[in-house]
Amino acid sequence: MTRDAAPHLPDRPEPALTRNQALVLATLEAAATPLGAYAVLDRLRDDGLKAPAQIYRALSALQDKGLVHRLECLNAFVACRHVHDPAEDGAPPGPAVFVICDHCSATRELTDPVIGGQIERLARNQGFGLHTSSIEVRGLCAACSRATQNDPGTT
Amino acid sequence: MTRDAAPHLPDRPEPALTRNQALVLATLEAAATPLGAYAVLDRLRDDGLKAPAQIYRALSALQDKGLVHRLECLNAFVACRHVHDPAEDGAPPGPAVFVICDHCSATRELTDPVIGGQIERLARNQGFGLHTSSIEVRGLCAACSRATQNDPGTT
DNA sequence: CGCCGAACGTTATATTATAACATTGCGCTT
DNA sequence: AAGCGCAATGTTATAATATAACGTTCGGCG
Ligand SMILES: [Zn+2]
Ligand SMILES: [Zn+2]
Ligand SMILES: [Zn+2]
Ligand SMILES: [Zn+2]
Repeated sequence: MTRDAAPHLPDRPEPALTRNQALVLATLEAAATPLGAYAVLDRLRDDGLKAPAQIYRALSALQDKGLVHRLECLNAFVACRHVHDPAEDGAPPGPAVFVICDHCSATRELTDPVIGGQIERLARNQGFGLHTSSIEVRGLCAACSRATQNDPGTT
Repeated sequence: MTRDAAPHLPDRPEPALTRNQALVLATLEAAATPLGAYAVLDRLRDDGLKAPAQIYRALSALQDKGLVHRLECLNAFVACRHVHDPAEDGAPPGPAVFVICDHCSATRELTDPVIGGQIERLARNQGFGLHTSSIEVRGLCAACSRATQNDPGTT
C-alpha cells in the first residue's frame, strides 16, 4: 500500500536496477498503453533480449520493487504512475485504482483512500487478513467517449 | 451492475441454459474454489465435453447472463454468489468484491455500495465513462490466518 | 586463486485462450 | 414433408501468455 514509508530520507537503500530491469522499465514508461510481456520483448530485441523468461524475470523484480504493476484484466504491465488526488498531503493514498479505456487502451493509475478503507473494513468483517488488492475499472476515456458518439466505427 | 432490473416480474425472459452451460455452471457451483477452464473441462470429460472451446463458450454465455464471474487475478471462474450486507434492502448492491485466500483459494463474493459509488466518482472526475469494474482482494481467510500462525508449513 | 551467489542466457514446455470450420438439431416457411 | 435459417455443438488446430530447468557469466570476497 505504502510504497516508500519515509518520503524524505536522503539515503537510497534500493540496489539500483539491473540492465534488463532498466530496459523493461524504460519500455513501459515510454509506452502509451499497457504492454504485454511479449510486446515488451518485441521492443527490446535490438537490445539483445531474446527470450520471454528474461522479460518475465525483470517484470517480476520490478513488481517487487513497486515500480511496475500488472493489469490482471489485460495480462499486461504498466510503469507505476500514481496520480494523487490534489487535496492530499501525506495521508496514505490507498490502493491503486486502474482506469482502462476499452477503446484506446489508455490507462490511468489513480488512488483514493476511501476505497482502501472501505475494502479493508469489508474484508475484516469476514475475518479476512488483507494482503493486496487489485481494482481495475473499464470503460471509455473522455476522448473516446466523445469520439464514439460521433463516429461509431473506428477500431 | 444490476443483474435483473425488475425483481418481481413473473415472466422469465431468460432462455434457460443450454446443456453445456448447465453442466459448466453446476461444476462451478459444486466447486469449493474458483476453477480454471481446463479444470472445469477435466470434470466434465465423463459428460462428453472434450475441447476447451466448449468450456470457454459456455463460460462466456454464463458470464453474459451474470451467472458466472471471471477472477482476473487467477484466470479462473466462479459461480455468482452475492453475499449481501445484512443491513440492505433494495438498494443497488454495488460491484462485486472478491476476497480470495492465497492459502486455500477459498473465495467469497461480497458487495458494498460505498465502494461502487466511490469508484464511480473517481472515474467521473477523470471524464471516464465507467462500464465494468473488477475488484479482487487477496490475503488469508479467517481459517488460514489461524492455521498459519500455529503451523507455518502446510501447503 | 577459488568459491559463492545473483543475474543472465537459452531451450523446452506448461497453461490459458481463441480461430476456423464442419455438423447437428430444431423451429419455421413454403 | 421438404427446405431453410440459425443457434448450439463438436472438432482440430493454433495463438498468446507464462514458467521450468539448466548451464554460463561475472563480481565480491575469503
Ligand atoms: Zn503504482
Ligand atoms: Zn480511450
Ligand atoms: Zn455476482
Ligand atoms: Zn484460506
